Parts: sequence; C-alpha cells; structure tokens
Amino acid sequence: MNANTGRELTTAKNEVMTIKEIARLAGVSIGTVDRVLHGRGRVSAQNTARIQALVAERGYKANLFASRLSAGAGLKTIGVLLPQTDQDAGYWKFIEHGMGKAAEELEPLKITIHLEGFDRLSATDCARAFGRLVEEGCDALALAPIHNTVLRPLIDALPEGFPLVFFDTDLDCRHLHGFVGQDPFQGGLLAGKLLGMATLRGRPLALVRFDEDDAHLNRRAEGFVRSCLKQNREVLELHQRLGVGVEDRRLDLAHFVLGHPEVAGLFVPNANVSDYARSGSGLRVVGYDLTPPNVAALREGRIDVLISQRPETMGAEAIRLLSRALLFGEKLPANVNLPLDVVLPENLEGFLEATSTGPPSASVAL
Amino acid sequence: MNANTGRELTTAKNEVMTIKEIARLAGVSIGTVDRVLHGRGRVSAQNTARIQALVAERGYKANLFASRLSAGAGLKTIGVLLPQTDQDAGYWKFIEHGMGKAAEELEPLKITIHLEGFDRLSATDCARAFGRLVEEGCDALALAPIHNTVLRPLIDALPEGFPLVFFDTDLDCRHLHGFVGQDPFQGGLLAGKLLGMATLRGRPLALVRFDEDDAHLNRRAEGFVRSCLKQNREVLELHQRLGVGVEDRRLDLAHFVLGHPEVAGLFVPNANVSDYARSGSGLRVVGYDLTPPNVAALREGRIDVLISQRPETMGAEAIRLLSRALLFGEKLPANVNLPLDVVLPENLEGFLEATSTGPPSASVAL
DNA sequence: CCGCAAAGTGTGTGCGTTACCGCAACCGCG
DNA sequence: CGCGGTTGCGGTAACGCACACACTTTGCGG
Repeated sequence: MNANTGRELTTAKNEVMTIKEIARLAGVSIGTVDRVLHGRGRVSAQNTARIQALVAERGYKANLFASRLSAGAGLKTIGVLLPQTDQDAGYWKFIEHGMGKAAEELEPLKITIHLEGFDRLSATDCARAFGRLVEEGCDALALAPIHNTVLRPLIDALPEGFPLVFFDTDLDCRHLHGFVGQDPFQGGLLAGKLLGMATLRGRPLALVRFDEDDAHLNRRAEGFVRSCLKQNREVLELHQRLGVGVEDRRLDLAHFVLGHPEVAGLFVPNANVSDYARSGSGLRVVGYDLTPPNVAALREGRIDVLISQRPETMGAEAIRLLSRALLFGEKLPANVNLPLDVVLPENLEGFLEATSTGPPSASVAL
Repeated sequence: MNANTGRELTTAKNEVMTIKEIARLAGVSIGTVDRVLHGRGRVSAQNTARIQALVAERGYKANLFASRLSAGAGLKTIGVLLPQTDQDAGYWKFIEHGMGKAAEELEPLKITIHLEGFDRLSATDCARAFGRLVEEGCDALALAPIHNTVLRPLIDALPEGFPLVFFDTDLDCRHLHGFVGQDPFQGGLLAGKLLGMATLRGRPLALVRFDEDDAHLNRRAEGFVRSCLKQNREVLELHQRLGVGVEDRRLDLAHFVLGHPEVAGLFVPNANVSDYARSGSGLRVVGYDLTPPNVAALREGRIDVLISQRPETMGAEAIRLLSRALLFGEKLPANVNLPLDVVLPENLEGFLEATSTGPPSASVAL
C-alpha cells in the first residue's frame, strides 16, 4: 500500500467549535461570547479575557453559513475603481470582463460588485469617482491606482483593516493591501530575449519611447535595454510624440527604418504595437497586450510575439482576493504575481478561449 | 456622465424567493414544497405541478447558506484519482498541490478532498483505486483517465448526473463531464515555431520519439512535424527506447548529433527534456513542463524554452469546477482549456511564484 | 433607604432549509 | 364495521449566528 493511497487534503477537525460550546466552556451565555467576538463591549474584563483565550486555544471560527444566513440580507458590496472601458484600446474592458465573471460566480454568495469608471486623463475625475464609491458604502475596494498623488490621501483616510486591493499598478501606501499584476522590468527583459532569439546576433534592436510619464512603460523599456546590453547589442530609440495618429506613426517608422537599415527588431512597450506592425520590412516586432488590432496583426504575421498580462485574470483575481477577505476573513496582503504570457499565433487560441478569468493564484467561488 | 459610471456587475434581483413565499403562493406548507424540490414524492400531482411552475416562474433558488447550514454535517467530499505523485518527474505532485490550494480555500465551505493514488503503469491498480474511491461515497469525482479501457465501464456505471471532471487527458464517454487540460497538437505546433525562430532558416530540426503508446505525446509530435512542414524544414527523429537511463540517452544524443551535424534544434515532447539539454553542442532545445531538473537546465541556459501546462492550475480548476457543481448546482460540462505557456528564463519566476492555482477560466472561491 | 442609571449578562427570535413526526382522510380486507 | 396501512399534507425542531431586548447586579446621588 503506497503512501499515496486514501489521503485527505484537508486536516479535518472533527470537533467543530460553536459559539454555544465556547460559552459553555467559559461558563457564560452565548450573548456574552457574541459581544466579545464582535467587540461591542459591555463585558467584564475577566470574561473578555477568558473568552478570547478560549477562542484562540480551541480555534473557534464562526460558521460561514450560519453567519451569512443570519446577517439578514447579508449582501456585501465590492467597489471597483478603474478607467473608462473605452480607453487604452479596450484593456480595461478585459479587466472588467474578468471581474464580471468572478461576480457571476459570487452571486450565490451574495456578493455584488459596484463599478465606478473615470477618465484616465483626469486625476480629479478619478478622485470624484473614488468619492462616489466610498459614499456607496462598499465593504471592500479594488482599484487601479493610476493617479497615485490624488488617491494616496484618500486611501489613507480609509479605516484601518479595510479590505483593499490594487490591480495593474501597485501603490506604496501605509494601508495593508493586496496587489494583482505583473513585473514590468522582467517583461522588458523578456521582450529583449525574444527579439534576440528571432534575429541575427549582433544586429541592433530598436525601442519605441513614448513621451508619456508612465512608470510602467519606463520599467519595461529599462528591462529591454538591459537585455540588449547582456546580448551586446546596440539599442536605438524611436521617439514618439503623444496624440499622434496611426498614419504619422507609420511614416515615422518608415523613416526610421530607412535611416537604420541594420536594425533587426522592434519592441513597442505597450498596446499600441499594432500601429508599428511591419508592412514590408523584415523587422521583427514584439509588443504588449491582446487587443483586437494586435491579435489581428499577430494572426496575419505582422507582429511576431505579444506579451500579455492576462487582464481578465487580473480582474477576476482582484475580486477573488477581496471576496475571500470578506467571506473568510482572509487577511491581506496577499499578492498575485501574474505571469508574463508569451503569445504567438500557435498558442493564441488558448489565451483567447481561456476566458482567462482563471488565476495564476488561489480561491472559491469563491 | 459617462456610461461607465456607477454600474452593477450583477443583475440584483431585489425580490428573493424563499421556500416560504413559494409555499404561500401555492397555498401549501413549506414541507410540501420541500418534498417537491427534492423529489421525495408523497405530493399530489396537481400540487407538484403548481409548485414546479411557481418555482420556475419566480426563479426560486435555494439560499446556499440556509441550505448548507441546515444540512447537519453538510460535509461534501470530492474524490480524486491520479497517479502516484512520485511518478512522471513530479508532474502529478504539482497537480496535487494545486488541488490542495483549492481545498484550503474550500475548507470554510465544508468541502473535503479525498485522494486515491495508483501506479501509473498498472491499469488494474487504477481500477482498484477507483473502486476504493466509489466505496468512500464521494459526492463528486475528479480523475486523470489515463487507463481509459479499464475506466470507461466503471465510469459509465456512475449514476446519471454525477458531477465528474477529467483532467490532463480527456475521455470520450457517455457521461456528461467537465475537462481541464491542454491541446497537445497545438503544443507541438508551438514548439516547431519556437525552434524555427531560434534557428537559421532551412536547417533541419529533430524530434525525440518515445516508444510509449501515449496519445498525448503522439499528438504533440504530429503538431511539431506539421510546423516543420509549413517551414519547409526537414524533420529527423531520434528514437528512444523506454526505460533507458540518462547516460544512455546522452550517448544516443551525442551519437545522433555527430551523425547529423546540420540539425539546428531539438524538440522533446515530454518532461524528460532535461536529459537532452545541451552540453556542448549548439543545438537549440525545446521541451515540456517545469519540473525541477528542467527548471534548473533552463536557468543554466541548457534548455531554451519550456512549454508548461500549468499543472497546479489544472488541479485547482478541476476542484473548482466540481465545487461549483456541488455548491451551486452549476451544470457540467464546463471545460477549461489551459493555455500553452511559453517559459523562458526571463519569465520563469512568474510561473514559479504564481503558485499557479489560478485558473484561466471561471469561478469563486469558490 | 430609595430611585435610577449604567454595567454586565441571559433569553429569545429570526434567517431559509431540511428532516422528521404525526394528523387526517381514504383505502381495502376480514 | 373496525382495523391496519397508505397517501397527502402541516407542523416544527434543529442548524449556528447576530441582534434586540429584558433582566440582574452594582454604584452613586438625593
């Protein structure tokens, strides 16, 4: 009989503690225990101490079902703050979709999601949306802290222990929180490596630089440059003004290629990569995100590799993290480090089908 | 005010139907409604009809919390059948780990997992383990149907509607079931493409063929050959006997390389790829699975790319699918198509950290 | 010494479902 | 007609927790 036969994956505690049992052991009534558990005072110091000791010692945990049943409507709300879904080439729409999937799963558990969108270009609009969210009286918050300077004081004003999760971008604040996202530097490294594999040794590589002051983008670029250094390759930069149309970008690219015929590969560190997809040149192209135009270009062979951050997974995981915190009192921080997905035409379908709400890391329907 | 402001992701039904309400509307007692709902008979035909109509019409759904609370012990068990975790280079151990993660999340929901391991090389042992599992009286089953001929009749003997999920390999049977796994043919295509990117055009590629009669492996090999055809490359095959040690494999490889100096890349369609990692030759190597020796070889640059099937996600998803079926009565089939992960040293960490229980597809912590 | 408040504690009810008990009406048989 | 058995149904006690309320004890001022 091998060691793998007939095992349980969870240590079944055959003795489940109930409030009644704790009360019996402490020699008080369940009312008193209840008051201690919920910290509503009006209990003598010694009883408080004894009950707390018993709870810790016997590992009492409230029965989730009884608890949620008795809590009347018991409806919990998760507030979500993210840019309008038509911005950033639909990137946020994917995230929202993942959240919707998670929300469906959570419906039987009486958890609702309340979305507030803001204009990505307006910090004040972001702050206003945050205000609306707080007024709603959410029980937990998930947000993309893009406008960190406006948001930080607002976040710091939240009550301590308030369940909070950031996604896409992390934010350093004094509040304990979870994070769901990707390592941008590593993504740049990866892009460099992929272009290195696909081009002849020694040929220089190019990088598109956007004027935007986006920390994420810059870290990706840094990673890319580092990778080129490791490969002893020259890096050329194609500077790109903001707010320029596709036509201009193509012209700029064509001009750049003419001026640097030796360049063998191009890295576009964001979702705009389809604007730089090759038309005639032999330039290898690597970019970010599975937006519709990018997917089309990948299928047509005008982009070689896309790095995906699995936005639906991101949305779903953020919601899952918070639900577990709400339902089971699971404590944050609990981060989810999303993998850097390498997408080629050959494995594209798996990423598209995968409704990709799935996570790279843990929860139930929770 | 934009369309993205203040939306709910779930359609909140403000009027929640309870058994009591249904009973009132039908002019009977809740006991009668309960009997109809659970099909325990002893209810007149017209009452049965009326109640069923009301339930359908008003969209009554049992309150999960009340239901599980009253169900006394209420403990549900998911049975899992998989090979012993020390076989296949620890591949199954990863799956088990993912299941353990999911089990942890599910503990508060009173769902337990019961594991039965079998010897991968013995079909009869597999059948015996299945028997033990059924005797245990599980409420749902997750299994890796490797020995399909022995298992099919046993599976067909399960009661109709029994929650059933296959993982790793799918099995065609008359039972409705879910599946969690990867497309092997597409994986072979991907391997071909990656080797194509990393090697000079026109140079031939090689494929290791194992004697084993494994449908999964063969499909991967087929995909690889197809990819080479598309690239107009010759494919050479390195036949490998089963049960041969690492030393012999290395010798065989060295011999092969000497005999075919023009070969530029090697595809090993399973987790044994570290045995073929390059020592001195310039052969590019692509293989499968993030086993410890493979990960080490990838880090050392002796393997170029690993394709991962994210076994922990597989395990976790299988469990999640079943929990949702058990808890919410979600109906199967519900498949999870796992993406083909492309792993290079640059994005390796994301896959290792990611505890990867996360899914590529949907549900709660459930 | 009474009244009154506050502190400390227990009791009770409700949440929705399930399981079980038992009543009433009807059946057929001796 | 009386009796046991069946069918159809209502009633109700858990399940464990949360909350409201009522009760007892203490302390203090009048």
